[in-house]
Amino acid sequence: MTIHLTNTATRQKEPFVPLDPDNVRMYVCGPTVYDRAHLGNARPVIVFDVLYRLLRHVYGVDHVTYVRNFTDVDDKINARAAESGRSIGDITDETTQWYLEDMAAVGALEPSIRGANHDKAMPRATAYIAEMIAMIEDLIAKGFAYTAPISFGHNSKAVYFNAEKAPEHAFFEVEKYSRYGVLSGRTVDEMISGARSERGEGKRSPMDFVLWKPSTIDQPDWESPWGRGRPGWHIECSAMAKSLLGSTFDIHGGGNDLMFPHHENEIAQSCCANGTEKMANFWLHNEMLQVEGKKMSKSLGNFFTVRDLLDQGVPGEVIRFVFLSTHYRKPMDWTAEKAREAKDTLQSWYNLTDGVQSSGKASFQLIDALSDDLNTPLALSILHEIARSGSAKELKLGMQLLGFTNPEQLDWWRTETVFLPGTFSSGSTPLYLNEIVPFLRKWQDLRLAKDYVAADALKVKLEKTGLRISNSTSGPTAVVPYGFDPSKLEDI
RNA sequence: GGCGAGUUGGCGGAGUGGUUACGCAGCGGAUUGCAAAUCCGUGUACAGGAGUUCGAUUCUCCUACUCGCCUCCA
Repeated sequence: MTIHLTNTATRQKEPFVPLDPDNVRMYVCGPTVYDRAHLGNARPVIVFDVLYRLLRHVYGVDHVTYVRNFTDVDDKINARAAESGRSIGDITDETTQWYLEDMAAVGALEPSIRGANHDKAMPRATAYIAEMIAMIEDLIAKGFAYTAPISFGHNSKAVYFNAEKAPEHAFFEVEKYSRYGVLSGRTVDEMISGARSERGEGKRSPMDFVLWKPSTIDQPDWESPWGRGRPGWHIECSAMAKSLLGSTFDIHGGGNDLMFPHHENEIAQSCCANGTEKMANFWLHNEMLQVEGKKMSKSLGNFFTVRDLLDQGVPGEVIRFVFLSTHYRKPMDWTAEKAREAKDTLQSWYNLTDGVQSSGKASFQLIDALSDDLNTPLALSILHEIARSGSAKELKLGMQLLGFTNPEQLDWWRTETVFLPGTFSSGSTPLYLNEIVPFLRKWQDLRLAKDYVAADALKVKLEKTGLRISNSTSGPTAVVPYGFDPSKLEDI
C-alpha cells in the first residue's frame, strides 16, 4: 500500500516514501495562542489527524512522529495582553488548554514522538528561544542574514531602555537564497513589484524579513547577541522542527494561507542554516473554510469558534464528519444543512455499531481511498456502503480509522424507545412511565376508536416535542431523543 | 494589480478517455387507518466554445463565472 500525496513543492501527486520508515516525521504549523480556535483552525488539525492516523496504520503507531507547535510569542498575544490587562502567560496558558480541549472534541489525536511523549511533540516557541538565536547566528555567519541598527527617538520609553543595549534587527536576506518563492510559485521580482513593502528599518530589500527584533519595555524580551528582543515570525517553526525532527523530514503541513510567506520563509531559513536542499520532502496545504458560501469573518457576522458549535449542541463528531466530507484541497463550506445530514448519518452508524466489536481488518477500499491523497469524501461513501450492507464490525473499524469516537463513549446519538404494552424501555434512563406512556395509551385508545383526526392531532403535538411516535409490531412506540425534556409534554 | 483553485444531476460531493459513485431530498412500490422507520426500485449530471481522438464530463486551448491567498490569519 503506497500513500500518494499532493506535494505543493512540486504541484504533483507523488508516492510517499519516508526517509526512515522506522520514524516517519511530520510537522504541522500549530496555533498562535491568543484566543479560542475558530472553526477554520480546526481544518488542518482534522486533515492532518487523518494523515497521522493513516501513517500510523501503515507504518505502525510507534513509527510515526508528529509535531505541532504552539506559538506563544507573537505581537497578537502582546496586543491581547495589553488590552485585557492580563499577563501574557495567563493568556497563552489558557488558550493552549482551550485548544487542546477543542481539538480533542473533534477527535484529533495529540501529536506524539513515535506514539509517546506528547508534551515534547507540542513544543512552545518560548521554550526554543535559544535554538532560534543559534539558528539566527548561524545564518549571519553564513552570510544569509545581516543586522541593522534601529533608529531611535521615534518611540516611547522603551527606546531608551533598548538604546543602551544597542539592539539590532537581524534580517534574513532573501536574494541570497535563490530558490526563494519556489514553494508558492512566485519570483522575488514578482513579489517585490507586487508592491507593499513591509516596514522595517535598515532592510536591504523589501522582501527581507525579520528574524529578531528589539522589544520595547512593555513587550516580552530575551537576551540575545543583538540586545534584548524577541524572535520574528517564522523562525520558531524552523528552530523547533530542526530540534525535534532534524534538518530534513518527511512532511510539513498547514493551511494554504501559510504557504506564503510563512512556509517560504521557513524553507529559506532552514535550508540556509542547515545547508540542506530541502526542509521537508512533502509540503501539504489544506484549502480554506467558508461558512454558508462565504468567507468566515467577523465583519460578515459568520465568525464562530469550535467551542461555539460544541456549546450549541453540535457534537465534535459531527464537526469532524462535515470536514471529512470535503476533500482537503478544496474549499470547504460549513453549512447547517451539512451538519444536520452528518448528525443523522452518524446517529444511524452509531446505532448500528454500538457495543459491536470492530473487525480486525480494515476495508481495502477504505485504505485505498485514504491513501489516494486523503480522499476522505470517498472514504465516507465507502462507509455508507458498508453500513448499508449491514456489516457493523467493518463499519466500526472504518469509523475508528477515520477518528470517530466510539459510540460507547458518547451519549448524544442515543435514543430511548418507550413501548406501550409492557412499558418496556430500551435505554438505561428513566422509563417515562408517568410522562410518556399515558400519551401513548391515549393515542392508542383514539386509534382503536377510529378517531383518527384526534389521534393524528395528538401525534403531531407529541412529535413537536422531539418524540418520534409510531406504531410498531409491538404496539405504540415513542422514540425519545437523548436529553429529552419531559416538561415539554406539560402543555399537551 | 500579483498568484492559485474551482465550475458535475434539486442540494452536497467523488470519479472516469467508451461501462453504477455515494449521501440528502424527490418519485414509485412493499408496509401503515394515515404516517414514521425500514426495505426494494427509480433520475438521458458533467459551465460555454474550439481542438486532439474511432469516441471526452474526463486531455489541450480560449471564454465566462465563482472563490481563495497575497494584511493578523489555518
